[in-house]
Amino acid sequence: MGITKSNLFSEHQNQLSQIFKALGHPARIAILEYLLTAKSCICGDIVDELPLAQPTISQHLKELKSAGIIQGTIEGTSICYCINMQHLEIVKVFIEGMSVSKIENSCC
Amino acid sequence: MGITKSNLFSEHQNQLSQIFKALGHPARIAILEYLLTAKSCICGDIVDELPLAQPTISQHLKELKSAGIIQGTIEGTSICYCINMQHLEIVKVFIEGMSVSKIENSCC
DNA sequence: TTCATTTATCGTAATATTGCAATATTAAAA
DNA sequence: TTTTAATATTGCAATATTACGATAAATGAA
Repeated sequence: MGITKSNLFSEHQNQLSQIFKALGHPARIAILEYLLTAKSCICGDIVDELPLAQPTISQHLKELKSAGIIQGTIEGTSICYCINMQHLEIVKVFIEGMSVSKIENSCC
Repeated sequence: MGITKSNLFSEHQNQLSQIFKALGHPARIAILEYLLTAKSCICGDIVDELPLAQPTISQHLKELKSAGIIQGTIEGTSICYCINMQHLEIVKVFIEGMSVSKIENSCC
């Protein structure tokens, strides 16, 4: 099928998995790492930095954006992309919660 | 194409995105949540709990396993699946690192 | 051995993702 | 207005993912 039965799962499960899915590609990790370390957050700089064609980068940026992980602000002719850390809070809570639960509830 | 050019990215970027990818499905999040909260970690109980067919669950378990997120131990006739929190440390570090970097380096 | 139970695998249909060339859009500069 | 530069969109080919029925494999029980 290739179609995810998201109606069968909770809002939280869908929300969380959607963010994880957006993070599930090396190019998108590379984009985020670039945004974190570089002084610039201009789209063109990302295109120059990554070893993929411009339309491909644009598509990856779109996916990160639609998952709420980054946001773009128009800056003259170019666009400045920045990380929306607030939206990643749900992920942080999940991962940190796992560490705790795992200790409390480990059978193997 | 549908094929990821992983050779163009770093080991770290590939490793990280692979784990995120495995977490990018609501059923797999549901499985992990079940393993964290339930006393049981028996495969059959997961199948009973989730609204998907047994072969589908088996496939999702396989993906979590091959990403190193869970591990299975034979327990008589059934199999006990458990979370391998150690393998998720890389994700924890990444997410926590983002919070810090973002504060230090925010332009928007 | 035969049967029942549990989990994995195979095969396949439907759909999604990845990547890019070509092209469109947008807005500043000349 | 025309040109230039920066991004986005379209269209498409190649491949991957999701889901499940049918079936296999493994193991304990009768």
